[in-house]
Amino acid sequence: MARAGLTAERLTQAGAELADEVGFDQVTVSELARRFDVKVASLYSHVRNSRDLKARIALLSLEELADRAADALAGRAGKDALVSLANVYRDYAREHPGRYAASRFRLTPQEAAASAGGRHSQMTRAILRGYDLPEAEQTHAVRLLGSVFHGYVGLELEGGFSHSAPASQESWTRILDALDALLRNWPAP
Amino acid sequence: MARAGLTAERLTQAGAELADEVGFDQVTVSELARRFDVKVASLYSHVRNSRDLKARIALLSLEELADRAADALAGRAGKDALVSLANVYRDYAREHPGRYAASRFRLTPQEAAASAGGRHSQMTRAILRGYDLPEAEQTHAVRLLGSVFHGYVGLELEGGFSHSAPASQESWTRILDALDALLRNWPAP
DNA sequence: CCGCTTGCCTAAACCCATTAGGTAGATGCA
DNA sequence: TGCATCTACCTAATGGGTTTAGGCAAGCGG
Repeated sequence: MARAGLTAERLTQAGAELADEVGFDQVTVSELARRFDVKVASLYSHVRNSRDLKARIALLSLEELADRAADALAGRAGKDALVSLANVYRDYAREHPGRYAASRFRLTPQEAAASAGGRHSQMTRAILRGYDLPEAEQTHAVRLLGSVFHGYVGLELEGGFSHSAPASQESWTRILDALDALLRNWPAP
Repeated sequence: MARAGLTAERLTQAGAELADEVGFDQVTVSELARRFDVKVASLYSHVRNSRDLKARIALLSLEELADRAADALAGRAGKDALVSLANVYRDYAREHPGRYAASRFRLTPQEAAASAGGRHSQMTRAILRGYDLPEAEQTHAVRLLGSVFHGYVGLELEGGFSHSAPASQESWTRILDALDALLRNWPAP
């Protein structure tokens, strides 16, 4: 019996690929075992259970996404930064729908604290430096941006915009124009 | 053997309640059978399969949500209408998290066409009548509003805002203020 | 080169989904 | 009211996913 060389990392990586192929909630310990040509029970030495596997994939995706975002943001400010960050989320979701879905997996507070979640909100907040928002309004604006990004990407991924004119790309561009205008003209409390 | 009086409607209704209690993706044919004190196989005379059950719950939820929205919109315009509609979504999600999740279930194109989905976009579009947007921009604005509503509610439901100041309610209010301001000052293409 | 760790296995229990085919309670018609 | 029919619910069986307990051997450390 040759050893397959399983590790939690390889399982997580393969799980992420599987998610992109068949969808995040079709990611199954059994299917993963099949792909490694190994019996199901063997995975349980590396991963606590099915939920643990999914949480690992979620953490991986959040890291990848944060890395891409950091790259995209480097050297940019203002609307340029806003558009770049927004496109990171949208492009990632289109290239890696399973991983994107994973990034929306509900983590425990401990897992969330150890995740790249903090980097994400930091980066969104960084974008606001290019605009002139009162301190007290910044969190609201961060939450708005998060809502629009995840909301739009989610709807687009569910096929919400795919069968009606105008093309989704056009709305996306105009929505980012609008958000930029809004941040430049944020209403007084 | 007394008859339990199963119908697709009663199953759908009970499924919706179950969803609110245990979460939409924990809604299972087996659990439903248990609640009706009936064998699992019996449900298959009324519902095609598990997916069919979930789709029915989704359609039910979309209808309920559209009914509430229509109520809330009656006699309102402008910001008043915007805030009312937004609150319908948010309140529904908080009162009925399982049904809300169900309303995001991916329907087939046929199911979607027969759903209340159309009413929803009509109502969002109706809100824009209180603002002065060029025809060509309306769809973009509708998509933005949909993204913010579903994005915010989704993040809030996942607990994204629950453990950090300021309170979610405050952000929600400010975000609606901001959307109102944006719609009144929509940037030229 | 030998012993111990540990990586992968077999076996088994349990839950959910789904289908085929049976039985008895409800319904309709004379 | 009595009979035939229909159909609502049942039993039984299959197959897939999850998870745990306990075994054997591969390969590393001494």
